[in-house]
Amino acid sequence: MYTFPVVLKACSKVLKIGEGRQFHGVVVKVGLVFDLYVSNALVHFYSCCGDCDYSRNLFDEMPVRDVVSWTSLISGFVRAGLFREAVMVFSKMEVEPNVGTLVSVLVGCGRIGDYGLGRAVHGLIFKREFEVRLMLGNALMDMYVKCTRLDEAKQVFCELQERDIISWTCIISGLVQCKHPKEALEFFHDMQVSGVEPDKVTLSSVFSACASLGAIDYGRWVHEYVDRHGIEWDAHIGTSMVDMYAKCGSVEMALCTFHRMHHRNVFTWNALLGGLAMHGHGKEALGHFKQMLNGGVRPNEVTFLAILTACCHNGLVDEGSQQFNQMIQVYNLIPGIEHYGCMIDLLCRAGFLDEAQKLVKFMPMQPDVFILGALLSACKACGDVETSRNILSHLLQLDSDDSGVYVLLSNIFVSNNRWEDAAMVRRVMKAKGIKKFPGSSVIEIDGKTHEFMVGNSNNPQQEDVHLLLNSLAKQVYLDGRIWNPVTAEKYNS
DNA sequence: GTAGGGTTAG
Repeated sequence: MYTFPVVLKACSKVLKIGEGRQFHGVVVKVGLVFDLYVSNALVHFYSCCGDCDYSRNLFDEMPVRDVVSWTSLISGFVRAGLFREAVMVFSKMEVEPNVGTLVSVLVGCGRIGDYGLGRAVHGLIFKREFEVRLMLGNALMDMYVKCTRLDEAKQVFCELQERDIISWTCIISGLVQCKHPKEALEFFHDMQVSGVEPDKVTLSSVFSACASLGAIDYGRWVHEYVDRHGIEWDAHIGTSMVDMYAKCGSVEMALCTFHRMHHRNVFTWNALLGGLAMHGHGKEALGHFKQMLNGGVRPNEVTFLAILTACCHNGLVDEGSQQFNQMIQVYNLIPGIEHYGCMIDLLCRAGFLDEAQKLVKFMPMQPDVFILGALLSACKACGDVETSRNILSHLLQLDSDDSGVYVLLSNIFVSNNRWEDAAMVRRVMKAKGIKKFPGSSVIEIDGKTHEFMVGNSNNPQQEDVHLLLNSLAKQVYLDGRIWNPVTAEKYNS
């Protein structure tokens, strides 16, 4: 008699919707008594399937409901990605929650970024004197991470009596997600010292940290670690590895890793296409995109962002426009501001300032700093002071504190002898408290990071660096003259 | 019934 809930549980776990339903039908036919145990399993199964109404009806019709019934519904909704529904059920709960309930609702809070409710749950844990052991502590930490409250996540981590691989992974991935990759690697080091061995989940976050830092030597070491310890490659770890090599500038290794993978999905393709696009391999990106489509992988918004970037970096105006249309008409994807930004940047770089401005007027949202910056760069290239002044008014409406666009604007006015306009821009910057932070870049050689700041002359090879830089600039200028579709005609004929 | 990971314009 109790085989039914056990089988249903198995169906819920691997989400065998058809089989679960069929099984349910058989049991109704046989006339099995729907006691609490059976009903709870059914509620959980249908909520896991995302069948909101049906699972709720079953739940409402139950003559008696215990804490497991409530938790079944909440955790099922969480599994189905119905986080708001899960949180709503929790707020209407009529019995005392237990650890299982709290863990589930914390996941829900994290996924919808409901920091208020997450904190309230933490308060409840404190008030009811629940012991914050591994599972609850890890769930709390992850909730704070997902709500980007790193300090609170770290505090929970510090207060944990014991830490397992999930505790460490939570804090490491949290730091990576919140753009603190250096600190993430420090925690990764502490984790190894503490004797907890990382697994593929931990290591995919570590690859992401390396990608943000451009730490290719560290990334290579992690790659070796994966191979040495026989850690299984899945789509997640493979994708972060491809992304790491791409962001660290090794397109070759990114491609090599990509081809070694057995399980690829749209994320993997996006990492590769983005890497190729970033490094100016536009044709290769388009070629791989074709392969992706032929393989039956459906592109998403991120894919098209990579493709449009590829077109932008290679001056492929027609191709970019076609892909932009295809995105909307063939794949029913709605372009975001970043897609419009890419198209506008593409048009600007190719010298089509008018078309770019038309697109700005056409798009359904206000231009952001990125777009205004692209337009300004185009204005600078063709010395269009009037359009620049126009853009200034947009910029003031945005209330942005990005110094780059203001400096660019000021430079345009200066190079066109519009001293009063330039002074006005500087006054606006001063009034808004916008400061220009010195630029810096970081590279890693033999595992050691070197930072270069603007105006810093501490480097012993300063002169050699400048000599090489000058010759590179010359080369770029010459190549640019041949490449640029607008000027190319002039120089080729 | 209960915790962790990957891709996003410059």
